[in-house]
Amino acid sequence: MPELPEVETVCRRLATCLPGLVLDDIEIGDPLVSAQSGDELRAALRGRRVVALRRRGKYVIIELEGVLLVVHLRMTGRLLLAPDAGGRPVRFVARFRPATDLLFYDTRRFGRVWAVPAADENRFFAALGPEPFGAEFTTAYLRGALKGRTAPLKSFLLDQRRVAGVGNIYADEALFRARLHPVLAAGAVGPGEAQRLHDALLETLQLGIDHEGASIESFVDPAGERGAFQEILNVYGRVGEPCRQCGAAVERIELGGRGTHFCPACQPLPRGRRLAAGGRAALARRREAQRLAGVGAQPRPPAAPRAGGGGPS
DNA sequence: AGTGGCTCCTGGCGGC
DNA sequence: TGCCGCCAGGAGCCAC
Repeated sequence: MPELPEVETVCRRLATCLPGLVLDDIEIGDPLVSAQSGDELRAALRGRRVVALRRRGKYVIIELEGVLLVVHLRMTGRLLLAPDAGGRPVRFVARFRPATDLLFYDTRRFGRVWAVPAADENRFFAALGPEPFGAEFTTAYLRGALKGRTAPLKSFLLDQRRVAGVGNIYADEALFRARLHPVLAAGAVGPGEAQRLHDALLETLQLGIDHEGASIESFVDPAGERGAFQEILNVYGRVGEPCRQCGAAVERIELGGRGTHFCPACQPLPRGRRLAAGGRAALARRREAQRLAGVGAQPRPPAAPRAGGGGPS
């Protein structure tokens, strides 16, 4: 899933070849990819020169003279500098002069593209929170944003209005690095913990960028290269595997409809901490699932009908 | 206003 | 072997 580090990787790769080229044509292969028609996109973009490549949150911004070609990869979107489609359906193609085609593939068809007048950039991104690496994203900002929130910490991190660019993988990894449990109520995070979370977010995202992203599903950069961050993940996608720090089995719960991975030993939930309502429910669901699966139960105790020990609740 | 559930979409996988 | 049903999840929408 392309998040900030993957999108940054895409932008850096495109920045080596697109600036200076002139957009010659746009072809829409899947109407779902844009609310704007092919004609509208062409009218807005054709004949304009690429000035720069930028990123805002998880959005790729191809900055042309006076207008932005904005792409969101969502789940499975891929921008490739490829000579041909290789048989896969192409959602859109941007053709540049001289002789450079940028192809957009997207298996699940969630990805979107927009032509945005440069003057409307702020309005277009108005709902996005600060950039993690921007001057605005300080520990003080994070403390203020967390204050009073009752949602789980994990859900808070996924909310693009609070901080832009964090997705499921980097949220789980940052919480592990900060040694914070994902079901803690966001507003219950103390000042020292907010500092840890702030630092952990930046370190985790930077590590992702350094490794050119995580190639978990289908992510590859525009040259078709895979990232390497998936090789050093601490918790994401490692359910049941030993924590790299302490050896405890990594656990998984579902929070806000998203798979959430954590180490129960490195990210403990001290008694008395305020949990998010959704977090409590998630932990209860996991306990129930474990009970049904017989996890933790000793190999079939003969006839002893549910002796109370460590029982439900 | 904040929270959380539902929806979109399809390849891949587990189960029967 | 083949088919069915479920799962993954970013972000927008909606109900409470």
